[in-house]
Amino acid sequence: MPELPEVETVRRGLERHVSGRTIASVDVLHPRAVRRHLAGSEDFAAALGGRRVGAARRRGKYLWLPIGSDALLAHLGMSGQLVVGDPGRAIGPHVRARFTFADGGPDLRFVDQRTFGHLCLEPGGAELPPAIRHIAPDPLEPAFDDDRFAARLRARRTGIKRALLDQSLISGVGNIYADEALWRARLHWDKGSGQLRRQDVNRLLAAIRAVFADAIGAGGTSFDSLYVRVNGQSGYFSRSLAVYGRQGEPCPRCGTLVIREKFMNRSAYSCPRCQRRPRVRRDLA
DNA sequence: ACTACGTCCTGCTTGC
DNA sequence: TGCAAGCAGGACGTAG
Repeated sequence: MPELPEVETVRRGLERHVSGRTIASVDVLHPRAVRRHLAGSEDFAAALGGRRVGAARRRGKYLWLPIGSDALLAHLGMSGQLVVGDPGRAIGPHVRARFTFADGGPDLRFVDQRTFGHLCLEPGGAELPPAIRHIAPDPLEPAFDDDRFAARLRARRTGIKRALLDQSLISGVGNIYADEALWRARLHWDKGSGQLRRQDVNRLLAAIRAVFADAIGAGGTSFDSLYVRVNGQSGYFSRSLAVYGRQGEPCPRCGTLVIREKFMNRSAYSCPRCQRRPRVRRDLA
């Protein structure tokens, strides 16, 4: 699933293969892909034709291509890919939008099986698209304020994993890297955010940044063909995951078997020895 | 402002 | 074998 490292990998691919080129035409093949562009598919396509793409940017799991003072904003959802390739190749069943370029070179395709992802044009959004102003900076940005994050996190009355998935508190963390960072920081996912000491927060932030850096270095995580790099190659980080998706396998640190627990109709993976369930119930803390 | 939950979507896996 | 239920889950709208 695309989280910050995967989106950053895609951003780098777009920077290399799309930035600086001029869009010739846009085809929206599924209207749901531009559902957040309220003016509709035709307006979306017409507004982008003939315009030059600037340097790709990213905040958290969102990425955007500046176009003049505007922005083409993208979110990959669960299964979205941005793929660059030979414009003559066959158009597969999950291609939701296609961009051709004035130079006649490789085209750009937004492919998304589960259609949770979307594209939209954000007028005046080159610097920061209005649609994502409510999202907090991600921990790899200079704008991220560790002190502010620590204060807001400790003021919350919820479990720490739930807080990490709240993009208005910290952006870029999803289910996979939340579990991996919590494992690295030796914190249980349901520990009360209000019970964290400042040194716990520091250790957690360091763990998030480290796992992000490792994953970006590996080109992102991929479990299947749903996520691929912008040039079609899969990432290689999945083999480095310590706990996510590995219930019943030994913890890489202590050998205890990794467990999977229900969490928000989803899953939380952890090592029951390295990450002790908090003694005090967080709702009583 | 904060917290929790249901919803959107498709394809693969599991269970009877 | 067939079919239904379960599962994956990011972000948003709504309710409290």
